[in-house]
Amino acid sequence: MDDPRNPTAPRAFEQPIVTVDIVLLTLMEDELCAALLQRARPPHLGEWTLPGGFVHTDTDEDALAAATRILETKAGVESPYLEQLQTFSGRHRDSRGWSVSIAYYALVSHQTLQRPGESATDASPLKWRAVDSIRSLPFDHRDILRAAVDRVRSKTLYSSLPVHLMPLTFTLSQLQSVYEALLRTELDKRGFRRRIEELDVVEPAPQQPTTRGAHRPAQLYRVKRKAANGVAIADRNLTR
Amino acid sequence: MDDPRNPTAPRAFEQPIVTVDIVLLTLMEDELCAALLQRARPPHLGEWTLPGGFVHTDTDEDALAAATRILETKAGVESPYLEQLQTFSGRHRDSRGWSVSIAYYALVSHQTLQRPGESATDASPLKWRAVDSIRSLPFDHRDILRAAVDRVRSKTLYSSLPVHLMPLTFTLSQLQSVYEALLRTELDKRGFRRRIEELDVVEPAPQQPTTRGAHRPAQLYRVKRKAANGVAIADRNLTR
DNA sequence: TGAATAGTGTCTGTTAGACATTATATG
DNA sequence: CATATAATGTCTAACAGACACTATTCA
Repeated sequence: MDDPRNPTAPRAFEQPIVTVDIVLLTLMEDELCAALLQRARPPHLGEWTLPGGFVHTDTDEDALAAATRILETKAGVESPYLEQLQTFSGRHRDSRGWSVSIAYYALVSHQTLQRPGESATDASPLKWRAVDSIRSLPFDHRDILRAAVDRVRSKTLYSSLPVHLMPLTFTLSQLQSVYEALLRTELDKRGFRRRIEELDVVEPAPQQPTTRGAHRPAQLYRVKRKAANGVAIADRNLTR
Repeated sequence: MDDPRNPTAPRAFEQPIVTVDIVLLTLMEDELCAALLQRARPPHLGEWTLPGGFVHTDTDEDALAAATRILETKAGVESPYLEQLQTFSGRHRDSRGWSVSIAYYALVSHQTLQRPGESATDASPLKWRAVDSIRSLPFDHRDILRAAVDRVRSKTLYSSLPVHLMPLTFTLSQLQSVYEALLRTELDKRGFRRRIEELDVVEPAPQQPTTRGAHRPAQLYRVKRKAANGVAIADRNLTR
C-alpha cells in the first residue's frame, strides 16, 4: 500500500475515479429484466446506463452503503437482495480518466416494486429491459450486465438465490416458473420440490391459501428469515 | 457515475485511496501458506501484511495489471494463476482515509518459486506462513486472507483450481495429496481419478516416469494448455 | 520374492429423473 | 361429476463411495 516513488507522500500521484454500478434485476412475464437510467449529464448524456454513481467519501461508510444509497435515491428501491459482483477498472472504460467501478447486483420482486403511489417510473426516468435484448450500453456496462446475468443464472443451478425475485408469499409452482425462466429450460416438479426442500430456505406462510380457479389451491410459502441472505453451495463431490 | 451536488465538476469531492492487495498462496509440506511482506513505511511500519500497493494510474492499464506488477516487483513471482477475489472498502480500514482495496488471490507452486539464484526471500523480506496459524494482520488483511482461503477451499470441492499449486509436471497421487491437504480430509483414490478425468484439465506429460523407490513409477501429468485458466463448474442439479 | 506405490475392476447403496397416482378446489 | 392444478408415491438407470485386485518397480 505504498507509493515506491514517493515514500513520504503516499498519495502523490493521481488517484482513480471510484464509482459504484448496480445491475438491478427483476422478472417480468418470465423475462429477466434489468433497470436502466437515463444519464442526466455527460459523458453519454441522455443515454441509458446501469444505475450508478460516485462513492461519497463524506457520507458513505463503504461501497455497500454507497450501493444502497444509489438504489434508494436513483432507482427508488429499498432493501433488495444486494451482493457484490466484481470490480471493473482501467484507463479506458470511462472518458473522464482511470476509473474503478465496484459492481453490485440486486434482485427485487416486480410485484413489490409496484406499491401504490411509489412506482419507480414516477420519480425517475427508469425503464426495464429484457437482459437478452440489450445489445450495447455505454462505458463497459454491457460487460457488467453480462457478468451479473451469468452469475445469477449460474447460482440458480445450485442455490436458492431466485427466491429473492419472489414477492413476500408465493407458491412452489410460481417459484418453479421463475427457475425455469432463468434457466430457460423445463424442470421436473418432483425433483424441483425435493431440491427446494433440501435447501431449507422457504417455509409455509401462515396465510390461508387462496384459490384461483377450479382446482386445488396451492400452499403459500415465504423465505425463511435466517436463510434470507444465505446461499447454499453443494458440498458434495470430491469429499466423502 | 455523477456527482449530484456538482454537475459540472464530476470529481469535486475527495476520491478514495485505491490499492490492490494480493493473497499469494502456495502449499508447503501439506500446509496452505500465504506470503507476507514487511512494511517499509507507515502506517504499520515493520509489520507483516499481504503484498499490495497503490494503483499507478500512469502505468497500470487496469487493476489486474497492477496486481501483476506488484507480484513481480514486490514478491518476485511471475505469471502465477491470478484471479480477482473481492473488493474491500470503507472509511476505517486504512488510517490514511477512505480506501478501496481490489483484492486478488494468486496460486503458485512452491517448487517453481525456488529457482536457482532467484529465491523470493533474497530480494525482499518475504515470508510464508501457514494460513491457519495467522491470527491477526494489519488493516483488514485478515478478512481478505480468510476470504481467499475460503474461496480456494470451496473451489477445490468442485473444480480443478488446485492444479495451479502444482509444479510443471506431477503425478496424480501428488495432486490427490494437494486436494487432501486443502480439504483436510482423505479422498478415495478411484473416485478422485474419475473426477479429475471428467474435469479434463490434465494430460500425460511426454516425459518418462521416474521412479522413486522400490515400486511402480507413476505417470507424470501436466496441465492442459486450454484449461490452464478455466474453472469447471458442475452444471448438474436442478437442470435435467 | 517381498514390499511399496501405481493403476484398474467392480459391487452396492443412494439418488436424480421420469412418470403415475392421489388430493382438493370450482363450476 | 368433470376438470384443472397441487401434492405426493414410486420405479429405475446412473453414479458416487468403498474396497478389492492387478501392475510394476527395486531390494
